[in-house]
Amino acid sequence: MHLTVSEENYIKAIFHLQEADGTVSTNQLAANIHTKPASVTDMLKKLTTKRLLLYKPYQGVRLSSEGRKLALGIVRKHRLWESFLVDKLQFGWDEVHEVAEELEHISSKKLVDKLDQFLGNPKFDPHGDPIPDSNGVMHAIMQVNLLDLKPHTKAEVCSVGSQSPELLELLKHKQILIGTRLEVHCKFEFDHSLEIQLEGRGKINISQQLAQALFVKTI
Amino acid sequence: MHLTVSEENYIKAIFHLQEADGTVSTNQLAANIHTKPASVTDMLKKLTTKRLLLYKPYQGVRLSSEGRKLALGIVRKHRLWESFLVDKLQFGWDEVHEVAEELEHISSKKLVDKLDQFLGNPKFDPHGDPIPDSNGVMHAIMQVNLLDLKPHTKAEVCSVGSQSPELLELLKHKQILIGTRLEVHCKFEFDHSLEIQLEGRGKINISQQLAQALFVKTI
DNA sequence: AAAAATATTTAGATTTGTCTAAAAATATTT
DNA sequence: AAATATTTTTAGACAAATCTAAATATTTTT
Repeated sequence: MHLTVSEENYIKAIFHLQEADGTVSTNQLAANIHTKPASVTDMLKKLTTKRLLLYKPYQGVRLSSEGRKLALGIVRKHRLWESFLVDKLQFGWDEVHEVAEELEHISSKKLVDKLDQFLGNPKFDPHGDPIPDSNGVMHAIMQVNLLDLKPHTKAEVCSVGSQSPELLELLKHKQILIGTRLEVHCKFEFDHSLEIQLEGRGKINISQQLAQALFVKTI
Repeated sequence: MHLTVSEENYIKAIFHLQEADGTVSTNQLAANIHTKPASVTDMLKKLTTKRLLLYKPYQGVRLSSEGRKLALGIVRKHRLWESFLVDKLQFGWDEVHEVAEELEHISSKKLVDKLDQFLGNPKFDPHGDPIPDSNGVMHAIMQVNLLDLKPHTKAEVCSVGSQSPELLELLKHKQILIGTRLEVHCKFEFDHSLEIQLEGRGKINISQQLAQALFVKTI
């Protein structure tokens, strides 16, 4: 099954949006892909005839099992390329997303599997997101939102909730990255902010908005 | 100046075809790019308005200096990716061309320069072709066709005249690759075949067609 | 230097992915 | 439950890159 770059972008967007909602609306997709709802409808019809989507007009859409398989392949490529850029080419983890958006559409299966091997079959990308294996199996980890962490639990940052430059700028400034270890000291009811202790460093304050964007695993 | 994949393919094809002829005809391009002459004419007009070509209807076409600069950028990417595939991912040198045709269209300048550095700034790709540097400077080497080599001269294979699978199959069978050292023993007038000695191995026969496809530098 | 052959361009159609504007379906408010 | 607002789809248009068929240039042959 050969897909165009545009078709792949729709499949990928639906995959990510349905993680949250189960089913995805036309407007949601249009906003995500920076296109108009009318264009989305056209593409949904096309991908449905290719049996990649389950789509009822006016009722939203989700991936068929075939569509999901393709989406996992694209996500795999995206995350492997991000790992390559950071681990081998010394890119900063906040500057790889755009380039990986291009590289994920390179079609050679052999290339992807050799790249995977070259990188040592990594299980997580530089943002802490899991990398599907060549069969499309993706190992989830027990991760919890920093906001939901109980005080006095030790944890390690393992993923971020978005790739927005604003978020990444703030994390860089606070020197928080994937793997950073911390412990929640106390939580404030007033503004839902946290005081946390960074391992080997001092105490800092984390706003509600920032805590919401950080996922950690307990250690 | 942003180009589509299709535009880049035209620019690259003209670059390679004009190496030989100086100027390139519509039919030549159509054959090379697997498209029809009418489509070529349209694209030539478009690229001319973008000031990348010097084109007079019915008179053939060549690259402007701006076009040449872009072509060198594409060739650079192609050859760096081929080097990556062979040196780092253990691809065979005969199976990288198609994948590199895709990778050469990835646009990030930073990616290319970091890749170059990661590979140790190689000067030649796995086929022995020179890799332009980031300023578009391409270092040629003194290379001569195997057919023109005088008997009893020692030489080293440094490039092949085509990437056809048939040629690559034959070279694989004879275990000739870039870097293989040899010495011409004698030449036969009848069929223009050669008898050569491979360094560290026995004597073999090379047909006129094969010799024509091999370029060597004397050592 | 005509005639014939070949090469190139023009004209008009097609496909893909997008758009705007208007119509239809669904959801929300009063 | 009517009226209003929102969401989604349909209809028709457009740009990019291609095609076929026909017209026009150029080159080669006689």
